[in-house]
Amino acid sequence: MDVFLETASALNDETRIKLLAFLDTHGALCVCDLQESFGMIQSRLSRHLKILKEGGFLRVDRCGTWAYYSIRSPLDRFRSEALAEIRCLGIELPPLIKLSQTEGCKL
Amino acid sequence: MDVFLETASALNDETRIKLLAFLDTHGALCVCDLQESFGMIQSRLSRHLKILKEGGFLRVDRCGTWAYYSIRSPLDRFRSEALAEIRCLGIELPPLIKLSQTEGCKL
DNA sequence: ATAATATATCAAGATATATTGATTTAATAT
DNA sequence: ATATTAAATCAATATATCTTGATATATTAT
Repeated sequence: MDVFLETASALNDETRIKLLAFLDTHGALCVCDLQESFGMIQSRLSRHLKILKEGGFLRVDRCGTWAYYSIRSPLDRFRSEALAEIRCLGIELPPLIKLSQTEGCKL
Repeated sequence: MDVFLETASALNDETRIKLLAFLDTHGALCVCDLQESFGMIQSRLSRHLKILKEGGFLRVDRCGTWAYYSIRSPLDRFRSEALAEIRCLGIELPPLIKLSQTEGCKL
């Protein structure tokens, strides 16, 4: 019950839906990339990413200082249906501004 | 986007999850039945049922004064996956105390 | 070591959602 | 018409969630 609610409430926020769509489109990105692309401060994105991770949607690959977030694979049925539904929405996404590849760690 | 969020936020409440499981198990019930079974006041249940209806999970059949709520059929893929997930939770449900059949309208 | 960068966490205030009791609407019965 | 019952809505409060700026942790570079 709690686990399901964790997953369900992860879907209950516009920013998080957009983050899922963005990561689904662009693959693994770190917080600084999202920060630039979404124009949101780091702590806000970090918090939302944590909730998406706890909800079972994301995997995190640490690479030194960088944390790369991407859609977890394979997703279970409910989560992948949720993602499919999100794809169908055709959400308008901000342009990707990728800082992480210009310096330091390359995934 | 808004439609999806409406559906997602419908799932973001313990009472509503239980209501879905209860209606899934017992079929069409009206608010007074749920009120007795769940031991919650009518306005609270009415509000949750409205949210579940707006989220696309429920149908309502009016029969005079009574409003019978049941799981909408067919559910689309995301919603039926959500319901399948809820079934898997094996939520402990309160006993069904059905008032609506003892008087007035029979569905 | 110190400095710089990336990320995570915390505490506060702001915002949104849920609950309650009262009121309203609507159908039925007397 | 009046009374009764079922359900929906409203306004106030309680509770939960989000956002922000500050701080903490952790890795890398100098």
